Amino acid sequence: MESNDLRIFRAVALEGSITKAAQMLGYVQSNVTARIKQLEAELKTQLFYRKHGMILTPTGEKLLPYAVQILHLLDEAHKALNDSDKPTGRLAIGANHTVSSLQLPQILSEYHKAYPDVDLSLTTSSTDELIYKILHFQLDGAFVKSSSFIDDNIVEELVYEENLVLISSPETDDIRTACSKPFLMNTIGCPNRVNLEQWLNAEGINNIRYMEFNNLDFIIEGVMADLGVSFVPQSAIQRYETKGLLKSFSIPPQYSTSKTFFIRHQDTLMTSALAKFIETIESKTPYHQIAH
Amino acid sequence: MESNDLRIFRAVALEGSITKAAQMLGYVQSNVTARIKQLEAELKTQLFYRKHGMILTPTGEKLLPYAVQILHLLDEAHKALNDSDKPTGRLAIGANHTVSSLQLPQILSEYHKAYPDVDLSLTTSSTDELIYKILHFQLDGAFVKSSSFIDDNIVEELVYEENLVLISSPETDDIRTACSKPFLMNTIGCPNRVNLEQWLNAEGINNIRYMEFNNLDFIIEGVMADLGVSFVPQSAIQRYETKGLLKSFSIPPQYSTSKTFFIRHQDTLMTSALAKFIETIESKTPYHQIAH
DNA sequence: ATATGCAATCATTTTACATGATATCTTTTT
DNA sequence: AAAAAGATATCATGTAAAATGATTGCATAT
Repeated sequence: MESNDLRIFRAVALEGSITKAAQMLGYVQSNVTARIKQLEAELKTQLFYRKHGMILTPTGEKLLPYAVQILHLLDEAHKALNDSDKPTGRLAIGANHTVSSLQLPQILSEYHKAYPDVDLSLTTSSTDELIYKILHFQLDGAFVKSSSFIDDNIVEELVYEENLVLISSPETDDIRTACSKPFLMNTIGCPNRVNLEQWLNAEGINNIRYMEFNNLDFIIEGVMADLGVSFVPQSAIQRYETKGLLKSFSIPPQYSTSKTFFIRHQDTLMTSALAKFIETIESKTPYHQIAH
Repeated sequence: MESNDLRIFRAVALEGSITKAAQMLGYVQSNVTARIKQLEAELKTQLFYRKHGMILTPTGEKLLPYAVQILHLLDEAHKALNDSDKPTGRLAIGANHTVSSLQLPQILSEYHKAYPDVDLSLTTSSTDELIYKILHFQLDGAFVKSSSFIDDNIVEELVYEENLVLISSPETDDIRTACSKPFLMNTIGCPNRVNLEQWLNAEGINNIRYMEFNNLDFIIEGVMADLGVSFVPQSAIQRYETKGLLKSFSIPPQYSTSKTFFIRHQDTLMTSALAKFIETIESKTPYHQIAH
C-alpha cells in the first residue's frame, strides 16, 4: 500500500465513481479500475460495492480517514520544505568563550525577535571543538576570534573588529609600571592573550604573572580594585574610564586589533534561517567581507 | 514524493549510511543513492550532507518527522483493516416500526455490551425504504416482518416467530362479538393487519372499523378500557390475561403467525462486526434458517 | 426496448525502478 | 606517503509495474 494507491482510493471514494476519479486525477479509467482492484487484492478485502458507481464498504470507510490524513501530511511536508521564505527549523550556532559575552547576546536576541519560529541553539566551546563540529555539520556556523583555519572547507567572514587596550587602576603612571602587575586574563588559548604576549615580547617585557578569570566583569572589577591589569576591548571599559575609575593605554594596532569571524562549512545548506542570521550579523556590524 | 521515497529516506537518515540503509531495505546501494538524489531533485533541496556517510541537513531534519509519522500511519491503516477478528467500525441496522419495540432493544443492548467498539446505528422506517437502503448499501441489514421480496439481491433469515391473538375486554363473549368493535391497529402496511384482514375475509366478516395507534402499550390499554379490540403478539399480553384484565381468542396459524426476518444484501461485506451481530441474533432466538 | 452511463478486461506501450559493474572520494592503516 | 578500506556517485542494462486505448458487459434510465 503506497501513497499513490491511497490518492486514487480517496478520489474514487469521494467521487463515488471511477470515471470521475480518473478525470480528476488525469488518468484513464481502466488504470483507476486496475489500481483499486490491486489495492483490494493487496489488502485482501473489498473496499467498494459496485452498484453502477462505487460505494464504500464498511472496511473502505475504515480506510478513508487514514488515506485522508496520510495525503494531508504528504502535502504538509512538501509545503514545510518548500516554504523556504519563512525561516523555520533549528539553527545551531557555536561561539568561542571569548566572543559569547559581548555582541552575541544582542545578535541572538534581535534574530529571535525577528524569526521566532527558528529554534536557536548556542554551543560555547573551544575554537578547535567548534571547527570539528562545523566540519562534521553539527553546527551551522560559529563565532571565533582567530582566523586562517587551514581547512579549505571552512569559509570565514569578518563580522567585528575591536580595539583592545591595556587597562590599569587610575593611579598607574605608565605602561611599563602597569605591566609589572599581574595580568587578569582568560585561560590559555584565548587569542587576546596571544596578541598580548607577542607585544610584551617585542617590548622585551618578561616575567609576566597571570591571574585567570573567565568573566569580563570580574576582570574589570579586579582592575579597578588595583588587583592587577588587563587587556580588554576598548568599548567594554569606556564608561569606566570617563568616570575616572580606571586608566587605559593603547598599544600598536597589529597587536591591539581583535577580529571576530563567523565561520561555517563551505557546503552548509543555505537555509533561509541561516541566510537571515547572516543578514542579522551584517546589519549589526559595519564590517563585513568574505575571506578565504 | 511517494511513501516509498520516504521509507528509503527514513532508513538513510536513521542509519546515517546509504550502504546500511540499502542492506536493511533489501536494495542494492546504487538504487538507494538514486532514490535519494531523485527525492532531493523533486523537492529542490538538499537533504543530506555527504561526508563519508550521510548527515541530515536542517531541511532533512524538517522532513524526517513527517516521514516517520506518515510511515507509521500506513502501518496503522494496514493493521486496522487486517485486524478483522476484533469487530470495529460502523454497523448500520434498520428496523420496521413493527419490530423495533420488542426484541430489538435487547439484541442491540447485548451486542453493544459484547462489542463496544462498534458504532451501532438504528434507522426505523417503512419496509420499502429499508429495502431501498439495503439495495443501495446504506444499511448493513434490517429487521422486517413480511417475507419474499422479489429482489434476488436480498437474502433473508428468519429470526423470530410470534403467535398473534385477537384480544378484547374480559366481558366479551365470543370472537364474532369482538369483531364488531373497532380494531385498534397500526397504520396501513403493517403486516399484522394484512394477516388479520385475510382471516376476517375468510370468515365473511366485513364492515370493519379501525382506530390507528402506533404504540403497542396504548393499544393494550385501549382494549382493557373496552375502547375496541386488537390483534397483537401473545407474549405481549400474557401477563394481563392471567390477571383477568383482558381476554384473548386464537385464530388459525396461517393467519396468526407473525415472522420477523433479518434481511441484507447478498453482496454485503461480511465484516466481523456484522458476523457477530448475526451470531447475537441467532443466540437470542430459537429459530433460524436461511431462506431464498 | 433501446440508449446511456459506468466498470471490467486485455493487449500494448511507456515509465520508473532495480541491478551490477565501475569510478571517485574520504578516512584509516601500514 | 602510500596503500587499503569504506563510502557514495555514475552509467548501461534489465525488469516489473503503471498507464493507455479499444472493447466488452452490466445496470439504470427513458
